[in-house]
Order: sequence, then C-alpha cells, then structure tokens
Amino acid sequence: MPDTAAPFRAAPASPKFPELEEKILEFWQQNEIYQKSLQRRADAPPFVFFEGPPTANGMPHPGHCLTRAIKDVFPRYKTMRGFRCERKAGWDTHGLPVEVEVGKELGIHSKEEIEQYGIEPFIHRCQQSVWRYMQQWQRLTERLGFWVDLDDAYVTYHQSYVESVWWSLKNLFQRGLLYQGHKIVWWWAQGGTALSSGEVGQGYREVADPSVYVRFPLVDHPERSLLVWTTTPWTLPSNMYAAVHPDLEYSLVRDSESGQELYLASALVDKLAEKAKVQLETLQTCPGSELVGLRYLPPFDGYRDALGDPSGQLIQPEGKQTSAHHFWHIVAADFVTTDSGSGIVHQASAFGEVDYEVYDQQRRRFVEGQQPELLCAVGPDGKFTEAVPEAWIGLWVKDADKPITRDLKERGLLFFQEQYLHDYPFCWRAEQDPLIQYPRRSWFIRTTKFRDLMLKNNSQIGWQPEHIRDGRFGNFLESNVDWALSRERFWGTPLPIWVCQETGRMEAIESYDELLSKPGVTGTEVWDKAKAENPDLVDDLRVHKPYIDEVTYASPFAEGARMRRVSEVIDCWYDSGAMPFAQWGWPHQNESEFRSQFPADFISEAIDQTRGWFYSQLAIATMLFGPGADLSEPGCESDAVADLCRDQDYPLPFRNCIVLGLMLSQWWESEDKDKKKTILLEESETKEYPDKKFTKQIGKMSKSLRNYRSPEEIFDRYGADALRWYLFANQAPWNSIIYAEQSIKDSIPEFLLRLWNTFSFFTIYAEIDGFDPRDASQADDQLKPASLASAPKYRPASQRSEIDRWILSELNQTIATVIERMDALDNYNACQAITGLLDGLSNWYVRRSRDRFWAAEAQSQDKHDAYWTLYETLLELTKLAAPFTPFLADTLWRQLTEPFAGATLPSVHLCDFPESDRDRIDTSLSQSMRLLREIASLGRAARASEKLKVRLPLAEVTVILTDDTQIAWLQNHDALIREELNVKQVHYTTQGDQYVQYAVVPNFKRLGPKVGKQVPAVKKALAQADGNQLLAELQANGRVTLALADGEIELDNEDIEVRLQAKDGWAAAQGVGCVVVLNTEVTPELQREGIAKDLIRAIQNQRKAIDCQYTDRIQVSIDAGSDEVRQALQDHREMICDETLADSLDVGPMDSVQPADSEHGQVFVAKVPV
RNA sequence: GGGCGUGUAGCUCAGUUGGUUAGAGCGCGUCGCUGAUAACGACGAGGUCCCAGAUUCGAGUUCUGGCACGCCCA
Repeated sequence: MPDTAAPFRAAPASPKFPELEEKILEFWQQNEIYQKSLQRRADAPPFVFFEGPPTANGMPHPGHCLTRAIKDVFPRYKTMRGFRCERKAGWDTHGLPVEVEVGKELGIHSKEEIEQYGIEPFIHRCQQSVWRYMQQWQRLTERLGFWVDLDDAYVTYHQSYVESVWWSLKNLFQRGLLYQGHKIVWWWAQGGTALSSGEVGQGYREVADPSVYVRFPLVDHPERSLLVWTTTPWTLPSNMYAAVHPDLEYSLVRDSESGQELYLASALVDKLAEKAKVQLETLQTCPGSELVGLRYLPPFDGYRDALGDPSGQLIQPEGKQTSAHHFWHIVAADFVTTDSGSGIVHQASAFGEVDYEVYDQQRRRFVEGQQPELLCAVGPDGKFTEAVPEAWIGLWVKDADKPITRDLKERGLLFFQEQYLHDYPFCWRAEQDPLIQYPRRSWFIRTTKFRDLMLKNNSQIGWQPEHIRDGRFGNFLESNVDWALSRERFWGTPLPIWVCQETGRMEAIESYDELLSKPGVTGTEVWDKAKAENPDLVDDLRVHKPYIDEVTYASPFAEGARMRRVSEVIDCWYDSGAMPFAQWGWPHQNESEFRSQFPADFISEAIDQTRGWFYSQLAIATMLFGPGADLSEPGCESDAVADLCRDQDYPLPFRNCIVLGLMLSQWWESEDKDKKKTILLEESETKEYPDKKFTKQIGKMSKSLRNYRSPEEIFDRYGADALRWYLFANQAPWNSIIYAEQSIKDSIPEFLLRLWNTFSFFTIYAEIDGFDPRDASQADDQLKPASLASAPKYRPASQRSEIDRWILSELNQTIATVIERMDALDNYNACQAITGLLDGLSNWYVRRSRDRFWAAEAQSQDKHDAYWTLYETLLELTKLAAPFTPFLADTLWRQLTEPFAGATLPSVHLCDFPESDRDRIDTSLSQSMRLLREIASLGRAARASEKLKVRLPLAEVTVILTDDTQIAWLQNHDALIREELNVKQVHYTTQGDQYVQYAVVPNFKRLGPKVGKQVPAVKKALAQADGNQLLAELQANGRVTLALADGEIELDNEDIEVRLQAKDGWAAAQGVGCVVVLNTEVTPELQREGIAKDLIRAIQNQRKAIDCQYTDRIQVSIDAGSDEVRQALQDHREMICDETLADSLDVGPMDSVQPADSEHGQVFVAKVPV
C-alpha cells in the first residue's frame, strides 16, 4: 500500500440522511445522471413502462408516494440489468373535478351558471387550474427519487393528445362501435343537469314514500290480475313491463271479499293478506317462469291510446317470421325478491337503471327498426308531458303520487298502499329538490361486443396479486356493459362527431387538419380572434370547447346543409386509456416511438384503478389493436393502422401490473367534551397530554382531519430512502399499507443505519491501515468483482479464510435471489433477501472479523483478505440496494469509489446490477455456518439460563450432534465458538448418552406418501421404542425395522429424524439437531480471569467517562475489596494493561481522582499527561 | 344486497407445492459489548393461526358455512 494519506476517511457515525439525500439530488441534477443512465442503454432492448397520469389539480399525498416509489424501483432495476427503460411522465387534465374546482373559485355550481359566466373564460380557467399544484408534484417526484421525464410529459389536453383520441374514436365510429342510446342518470330536474355519483352520495336523506300495490288485469283472463308493486307511483303512466323472478313460486289467489283473482309471490301471500286485512285463498301455484309472456292491461291508457298495441318482428334463427307485442307483458328478472312488495315489480324503464336493462334486453329480441321505444311521460324539467290525463300535464312528478294513487283507487285498481321509510337522494345544493332517475341521450361504445376478447386479453396479463385476474377485474369484465362515453360538460376532449343539420347523418373527424380540409369550413376565425386578443392562450385550446364547436363545414349528405359538432365531451377515463398511443400523438406522428414503446412490460397503480385506468386501457387496446378484433369491418379507413397492429398479441397494452393496496393512516385521537378533537401522529406524543385519553385509529387519510404527516415532512425528518424502504420491505405491495410515522422511522435502524454502520466500520479501519483499492490496477469503472483480482494482495476466494468464503457465498446467493424475485416483480422478498445479507454481514461477518481488522500487522495476507472481502461485499451490496434506496446507495458508492478519483462511474445508477457468481456459492458452507451460529446461540442461551455471564470464562462446552457429518468442519472452527462463548475448550460428540436422551421421530414429508395411513402407527411405535437403541441400530445397519400391528416396516435414515432432549441436571440448551452442554465448574483460576475481565470493562467505562481518546494512555488503581481481586489483578496484569492502554496498575486509592464503583472495588483512572 | 380482499405474537406484517417445535421487525424484560459507541449485539417472555364443520395418516395452508373489518359496485 502506498505511504500517502489514507485513501479512505472514517465516515461519521451518525449521518443525517435527509441532508445526504439533498446532496445526492443536487449531484444527480448537475451531472444529469438520469439522462446518462438512459444514454448508456440507448441501444439496449426495451423494458416498457407506462405512467398512469395523475392529476396535478390536487395536492399530492402519501398514497402517491407509494405508487411513485413502486413505479421507480422496477425501471431502475431493469435499467441496471441492461434494459432501456424510458419513463415518460403524464398528466391527467380533463374532467369534472377540474370544473368543480374552478366553479368553487368562481362561486358557481350549476351548468347554467357556468354558461352564464361564459364557457370561453371558464375553459381558460380550467386549463390554468390543472397546473395549480404542479410545483408540489414536481418536488415530490424529485424528492422521492422517482426518475421520470417530467420535461417531456404527455398532457391529455394537448392538441396532439386530443387528436390521437379523436383518431381512435373515428376508428370506433366507422366500425359501428360508437352509438347513441339512453343512459339513466340521477337528474336534478330543477337545475337541468345530471349529478355525478359522488354528488349524489352527498345528498341522501331519509324520507317517507308511498309503496303501492296495483292490479294489472290480464288481457286473456280479465278476471285475473297481477298484483304489481311500486314505490314510485308517478312512473306508472310510463309502465312498460311487469317483472317476476323466474325461479320464485307464484300463487294465484282469490280475494274472498272482492272475488278478484290475483297473482303474487307465494312467499308474500300471508304477509299481504294481513296487511290488506283480506282473506286470500290459494287457487294454484306455478314458477315465475311460467308467467313470463302473459299480457296485461297497463294501469293508464295514455300510451295505449296513442300507440295502439305496437308489435315488431323478433330476431329468429332460421329466417322464421314471428312478431311480438312491444309492451305490457311479464318479463323475467333476477333482481326481483320477496323481501318486500308482491314479487311482481312494475317496470318503467325510463326511471331506473335495472329497469332500463330489462328494456334493453327486450329491445334486443326485435329486429333492427322494429324495436320498442322507451316510454317516458316525463320531460327533463320533471313534469308530465304526454300520455297522462289532461289534468296532470305539467305536474311535477313528485307531486303526482297522490293524485295518481287516488285515481287508481277510484278505478278499483289499487289493492293496497302504505308508507315506507328509505334513503333518497336530494340535490346537494338545493336541499328541497329530490333527484329523479331520468334517461338522457348518451353516446356509448359497444364494449360488450369485445367482452370475450377482453377476457382473453385479461387472462394473459401478469397480475400482482394474481387474484385480480379472475377476481375483481375478471368479474368486472364478465359483467361488462357498454361504455357510456359522453358527458354533457365543458372541459374535456370534445366528441369528434359532426352531424348534418338536415339529414342527421354523421361523420367522425380524426384531426384538426382533417377538419380544416373539409369543404366550406367556417368558424375557425373565432379561435383566431381569441388568440389575437389574448396571445397567451395556449394553442391546444383550439380543439376544445367552445372554439371547436364553432367550426362547421358543408354537409356531404345534403346540398346546402352544414355539419355541426355534437355538444358533448367524453369521459376522461377514455383519455387515460388512450395513453399508450396518445402519449406519442400516434398515429399522426411518432410512429417509431409508439411501435417501440407498445405494449408496456410494466405498469402499477392502486386497486381503485380496477374500473378506471386498468379497464380503460384494456378496453381501448382490445378494440383497437387486439388480435381477433375485426379491423377490416366496412367503413374502416384506417387499414394501414390496422395492418400495423394486426401482429400484436395479447396481453395488451400492458403485460404486467402490480395492483397496490390502499394507503391508510394511523393516528391517536382524543375528543373533548365539546367534541374538539386532538390528533397525534406518534404514540409517544400522547404522553404530553396526561389528562386526555387517546385511542388509536386506523383509517383513510383525511385532509380535514390532518391525520397524517405530509410527505415533505417525512422527507425532512427521515429521508426518502427511509420511506421507500418502508414501502418496499415491509409487506407485499398489494396489501393495504399503514402510513405510520413510527414505522417509517423504524426502517432507518432496520436497514439504512445498519448498512451505514457497516460501511462506517470499513472506513474506520481502512483509514487506519491505509487500505487502497487502487492496488487493483485493472479495476474496471464499475469495480466488478473480477476486475479487483488484479490487486497483488487479492487472493481468490477459495484461498481465503472460511468466513470470507462464507460471506461471499451469501452475497452471491443473495444476488441470485434478488434477481429472481425482482424479475418476478416481487420487491418484498427481494428486500428480505437483502436484509438477510446485511444481517449476516453486520452481525456475523464483521463481528467475527473485528480481530482481523484490528490485527497489528497491517500488511498480513489475512488482513488483506478481510479488506478485499468486505470492500467487495459492500460494493455489491450497494449496487443491490441501488434501486430501492437510491440516495444512500449513491452516497456509499461515491465514497467507496472515491480513491479512484473519477476513474469509476460517478453514480451507482450507471452501473450494471451485480451478477451472481455460481462458483462462489457454497451451500454446504452456508449450512455449516448456520449450525455454527446456532451452536453459539445455544451456548449463550445455556449461559443465560445458568446466570453465567459471558465475561466469566468456562472450562468447556460439549456439543452433542445427531450425526458426525459436520464435526470435522466444526472442530476446525472451534476458535470461533471458544471466543464467542468465552470457553477454553469445545468438545464435539455424537455419543451424548450422558447428557441427552435420543428420540426418533418420523420424517412426515417422506413417510406420508410412503406408508400413508400407517403414519400414526409408525409415529406411535417410534415414540414407544428406545431411542438410543434405534439410533444404534440405524448407525449399525443404516436402517431400522419396526414391528407394527399389521406387519413389519423398514425405515432408512431418510425416513426418520433423530431428536435430542437434554437430560435434567445439566446447563444445556437444545436446538433441533444439537444440544450444547456447559461445564459449569468455576475454578478459582477462571473466577480470577472473570474478575479481570470485569475490571477491564469497568476501566474502559471510566476511560470513556473521563473523555479519553482511544489512543490515550492511562494510569489505573483499584481499591480492591478482597484478596481474590488482588490475586486476579496480579495474575492478569498484562491483559488488563494491554486492553485498557494502562501504563500502570496499582492497588489502593488514587489521590485527587474521582473513583467509579465496581463490584470488585473502586476503580481509579487517570489520563497520563502527554 | 352483490363482488373482491383481509383476519397469524402487545403492534406492523411474512409464511412457497398440505408434512408435526408457526417466523421477522418493532415494543417489552434480562443481559452483553465498549476501537461501529447518543451506535451495536445476544437471550427471553409473548400464539385457541377469527369461529364451526369437512377432506386427509397429517390443515395456518384445501373445501363448505358463519363472524368481523376493509374496498368496489348496487
């Protein structure tokens, strides 16, 4: 080693991780490490990652840390493993939440108010609003160490993105997959708008509504009626069907009073008879399925009078022609129950989602053009329009229940009525206005046509956890309904359909350019003018409302007519699902980018995205690119695109997906008398409020409750690595995870600090001895193990000591495990493996090698072996940890490579991931070492149980083993045991009859398949037999013969296992395969040595108490209490002085020195002046 | 009401194809170490594997039915 200043400097003992991380962040930024990590893989095979776009319209919270951490760790890992992993960021910018946020700002709510305010300025505000928390998002992303291309992010409102979405919608439109239909929504009639489910959820109140039982006379048996139940009498004029459950039993009963015959569910006959106070006599019964098809007279004649009794042709298999009536017959429906009502449910399909499905099914029975229409006697204002008695037209429907009931009663159709209490939604901003379910014209994508293909696609996806595939997601796909695409809102991707104002025929447009190329285009000047007036407007707005609505062109369908866009925008989930191609603006541009980045190898989001992004991506990709999707349907003008994608294979558009659990918070809560809550985030803080009683809470994070620490605070207190390691290493990622400050804090000593301490240990000794890794003259820029071999003192592992070979074996085994687990997207077990390695390194390798590092001879081969082993292990461990704790890893890398002064790669993140050297894995050595560690552990346990502290030397331990295979190896290492257990001698034996009892137990795993039902008998026979004798027989013959009730059975040594049981009366501890027995005899010599060691401890403590540097010399005097102590001092004077760097050791008090008490007398320590 | 998931030590969680002493970390207790030192280590106590039934020679693990909690959807 060179004589110059030591290449390594001792690292500080207690680092401030947050500060180190900030330095690394700066280093990464200034040196463009992320960009370099990509450049190094420019020509490598791709590992494709898709970023699910978050919305920057809200503050990032801890849950985003989890998704972003998981999204970071695998790309980092794959990059180190030699893949090119581009990470394009993305932002979700459209949708109702943005409008709501802007509305709040403006103090307005309804659509009407927005229109009054002006769509144009409203949209401008929306566009600005989406970037409100951009800075916080960028900061969080960076600070967490999530490497992603924020500068090159895709944005869903950008023109190129919108145009990609348009292209895909045109594709669907031309293939006949985009159609208009009805959607039943919660409708605020007074405000003229639909409410989102979230808004509806806010407005539920308990109210009393009528529950009526109405007679519907049968057409063919006028004396018989269906007893039909409804809780919304106002929907009766719009009645279409009556629903029964096909599997329930129904009864025909006679009302003894009126003589009427009624059908109702058998299970409800008694209940209704009692309620209505009538006698119901059962005439006959039948299953509901037999009632299906019976025709009845509707309760009101309005539609019958207006439409007659319309009918149409049914779809028939062999061209047969059968017609059927459209309305007023019994249908089968699974949702009918006997919990309440009559078992026959009134169906007004316009006013309920399940009712509408019934209608939809009926509709599909008929051939195109002959289908029943939807009966709806109510206008969007919630008032009757038609098909009701003259007097009711214009009546608000919720006021109609009473007159309708009265009318039915007068006509003798009302069987019974009552009130019932239930929760019903009201408008959250007009509390007196009840909402009604109401059909709205809406655009749909015919996803149901692709149900089987989506299921097939889904079945190929690598889901983590697997149950998502056939569980939540699979079930969701099974029950697929057509995608309701349109939204009657303002800030979203405009639906690119233009309608001929005269014929109603439509065209889809795939880009702004295509629109401009249309004949007779007008309206673009509206945008031009707005832009001229306000040059700051982003150009992307030209494809948004209201500007795009102004663009019209000449209709190709009718001379002189104009084509005008429909007014709707689309569901923003469609935006997100189009991201695989829209992020590139494909197919209008970036052909090669799209092709090389599709499909994704890996995506990840939390489970709430099952019906969100996971579905939208899968649905869109299945429809557009899936094999089996018929892309050559007539009218599809994108054949070139179709060709391009035809060779795609499932799964699309992502191959693997980690579905993360929800993130919960944990806090301590106390409530005052006046209901004021005190929220604490750490249990320890509760001690500061002794008068309050706190209860621990686990639940959702809530901004208003402030029941969680902001990520920024976590970073400042503990650092990003602490949070990351906590997230990666504490549970499988799909379990819901508790964001608890204490747990995050705990991950520091668990992993970060332990790694740091091991590194710090290395630097301390490396500085003392001047260890110089530059001796490896051929070292490559990543300091790969093989390249270190060029150092003169570097010996092959095979020549080094056992413990070196052991830790190198553990290292290489761990590398293999980590690679195997990470390739399977299993970060949890990868981290477990790394933790295990670090434990072995810190708690066994370093601990057992301290003497080697402290050895006086700085240049001894053994010491060099130790350095090279530890150095190499630290380097590789640093690389292993790099994807998980990128900051600490880079800090260590930079310090470990510092002696090379720039000749090595500047960042660990530019390195290759370690490779496992199979030749260095020695499984039998691992086993032996495990046994050795167990023996040491048992020895300590035996000592503890006898209250014999380790400082007191003992003469001997005896280790009894069940077989002798390991004995020779152990004997070669008994120095280790002697030192660890502080004993003079270790004795190994298999002949331990004196100390132990042998028991032979079955090896069930092997015996089970072999003898089956005889297992219990074998077990019993073995238990009853003399263990020692069996063992002797086994050792002599290699097998034993056992007499069972039904014959003999022969067992070899693999079939059975020998167990040891320590006999009473010995200081022993037993493990599975061995027993450690202590010789507890303490001779006076041993006693004195123990005293000497006690005194060394006391002196060392005192050294520290008087602030000695570790090289300071001291003078010591012991005011010994007994002859024994004095004798001990005399016997072990040399050892005591050596260990404590004492120049003198006297007996008796020392003047003007403050003594320390010890069990062997007062200890005086004084520094020797230099 | 339906679907999915979870239930294992005081707490937070692991537990591979069923195999007989059920593990880790934290916390707690005892102790050790004192040239990694405001760190570190060892040992110990602590379990009805939610309950009940079934399959099996054998169930924390498989099946059925409950219970509790969570999420999604009605």
